[in-house]
Amino acid sequence: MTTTNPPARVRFAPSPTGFLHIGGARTALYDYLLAKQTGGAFILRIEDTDQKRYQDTAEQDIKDALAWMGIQPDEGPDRGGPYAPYRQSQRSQIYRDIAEELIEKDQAYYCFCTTERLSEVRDQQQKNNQTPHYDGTCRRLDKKEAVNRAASGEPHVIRFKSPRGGTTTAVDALRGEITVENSSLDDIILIKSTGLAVYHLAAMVDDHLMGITHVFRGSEWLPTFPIHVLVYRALGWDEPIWVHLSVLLKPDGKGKMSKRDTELAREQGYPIFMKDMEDLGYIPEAVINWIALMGWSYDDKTEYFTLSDLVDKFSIDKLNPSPAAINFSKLDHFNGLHIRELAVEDFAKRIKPWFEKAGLLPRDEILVPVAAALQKRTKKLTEVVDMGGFFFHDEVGLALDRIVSSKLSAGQAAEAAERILEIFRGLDEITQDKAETALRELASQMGLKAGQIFGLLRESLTGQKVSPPIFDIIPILGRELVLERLEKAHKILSKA
RNA sequence: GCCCCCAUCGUCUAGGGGACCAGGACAUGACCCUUUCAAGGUCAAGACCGGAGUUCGAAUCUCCGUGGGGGCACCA
Repeated sequence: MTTTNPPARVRFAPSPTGFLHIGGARTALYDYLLAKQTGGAFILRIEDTDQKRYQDTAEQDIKDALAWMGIQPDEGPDRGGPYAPYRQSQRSQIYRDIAEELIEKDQAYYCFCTTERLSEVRDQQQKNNQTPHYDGTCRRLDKKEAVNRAASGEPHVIRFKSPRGGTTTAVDALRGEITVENSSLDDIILIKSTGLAVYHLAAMVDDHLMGITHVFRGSEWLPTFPIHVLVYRALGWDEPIWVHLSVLLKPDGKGKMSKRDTELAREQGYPIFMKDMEDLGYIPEAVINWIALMGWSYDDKTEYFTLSDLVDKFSIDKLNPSPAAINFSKLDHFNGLHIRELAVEDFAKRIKPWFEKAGLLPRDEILVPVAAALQKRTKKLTEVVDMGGFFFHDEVGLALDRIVSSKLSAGQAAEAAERILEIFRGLDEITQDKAETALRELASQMGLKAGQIFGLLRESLTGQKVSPPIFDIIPILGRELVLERLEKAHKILSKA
C-alpha cells in the first residue's frame, strides 16, 4: 500500500428490490477497494425505505453475492457497528427529526397536496410542454398554520425548499463542477405521507451520520445531485467526496440492460445477476477482475488483477466517466486466465461439485490429476463435465461414425485397435516414452496418419472427439481401464 | 418538451498540447506448435463523431453542432 490517504469510510447502500446485478457489484467492489486501500471501513447499508418495491429475499441475495466475491462488510446489518442500525427502515425517527429541523430552519415545509392534485398539475404542465415540477402551492402557506395542520393529523409530506434564484454548483470527482440553474430544481419530497423518508433525505442523513467520506453511486443520480448537495448545505454539514460512476450498457452499447436483455443474456449463458455467476461456471476471481475493468483501468498494459492487486492499485482518478458496454467474451477470457492461475488442488476442489451435479462420482484419488489435465483447457467450470466426465464414467459411449470415416474404414479401425492392444499389452507401464514411437510406427505400417491412430485411441478411451492429451489420460485411467476400454472398442469395431 | 452527463479500433480502454502516421486487451483472420481441443507464441486488420476557433503545434483546451446515455415519482 503506497497511499497516504486517511482511512475512508465507504458504504454500499443497495435497495433490497431484487437481485444484485453486475452494476451494483461493481459499485460495491469500488467501495470495498477504497476502504481497504486506506485502511478504512466498508459498510453495508440497506436502503429499504420503499415498502412497495421491497423484496424480502433481496437482502440475503446481496449479502450472499458480496460473500461470494469475498468482500465482506466491516459494518452492516449482520455485523453491527458503531452507527447501527444499518437498515433504513429502523432509522425512521432520525430522518423525521432532521426533516423537522429543516422546517425550523425554513429549509423545508409541510405539503398537504393530494397525489390526485399533483398528477393533475403534472399533466397540465406536460400538456403545456413545461418540465413537470411541484407548483409551490404549499410553499406559500403560513408556517404556523401549516405546523398546526400537520400536528392535528392532517395527511402531509415534507418538501425541501429549493432556492429560487441563482445557480448551484456541485463537485463530482470525475466530472468536476456541475452547475445548474436553481429554477430547474424541484421542491422534492423528503418525508412521505407514510412518515417514511425518501432516498434524497435518508441517504444524505445516513452518509453524514455514519461518517461516510466517499460516495460512489450510479450516474442516474446526477440529475438530483445538486439537490443532495443543497440538503447537505442546508444542514450545515461537510460534503463527502462524490463519485458518480458511469452506467453499464448492454453489449451492443445501445441503452442500459433491460429486463428483456437480461433474459436474453441468460439464455445465451451470460449472467447479469451475481447469483448466476457460479451456476454458469464463473469464478469470483475472474468476475472481480472483469467488473473492475468496466469503467476503471490501471495503465495501458496491465489487465490481470487479483482482489489484492486491486486494493493496491485502485484509484478514483483512473475511473472513466463514459458509459461502458458489457463485454461478456472478455469475462470468459478472464475466467480462463484466473482458472489457469489456480493451484491444481484448488481447481480440483472447485470442479468436484460439477461432476457430482452430473451424477458422477469423482474418485478422490484421481481428482487432482484429472484437474491437472483439464485446467489448461477450461474457460468455464461448466465445460469440465463434457471434457472430463469420461474419467468417472463406468462405460464410455462409442460413436462409430466418429471413428470410421472415408479415410479410415471399419476394418482398418478394428485392425488398428487390435494392434494397439497388442502394443499396450506388451507394456507393463503405458507411458508416452514407451508407446508413442510404437504407435507412430503402427500408423506408417498401416498407411495411416499418426493422427488417425491417436484419434481412434482417443475415441476408444474417452468416447469423445476432443479430450486432454492421450498420454495425460492414460496414467490417470490406469492400465487396466485402458485395456478394458480398448478391448470394448475393438469388439464393437469388429462387428461393424 | 426541459435538465444533466458522455464521446479514441466492433467492445473495454491508454492518452491529460509536441514522446502518437495513436499503445494494450477481448473478439476476428492467418501462421507456428501439435495426437484432438485448448493453452502458448508470431503476425494482420481495425479508432481519435463533425465543424469552427486557441496555439508555432490538438486525440488532448474552448465553442457550436451531431450522436449516445441518464433523469424529470409520496422508486431508489
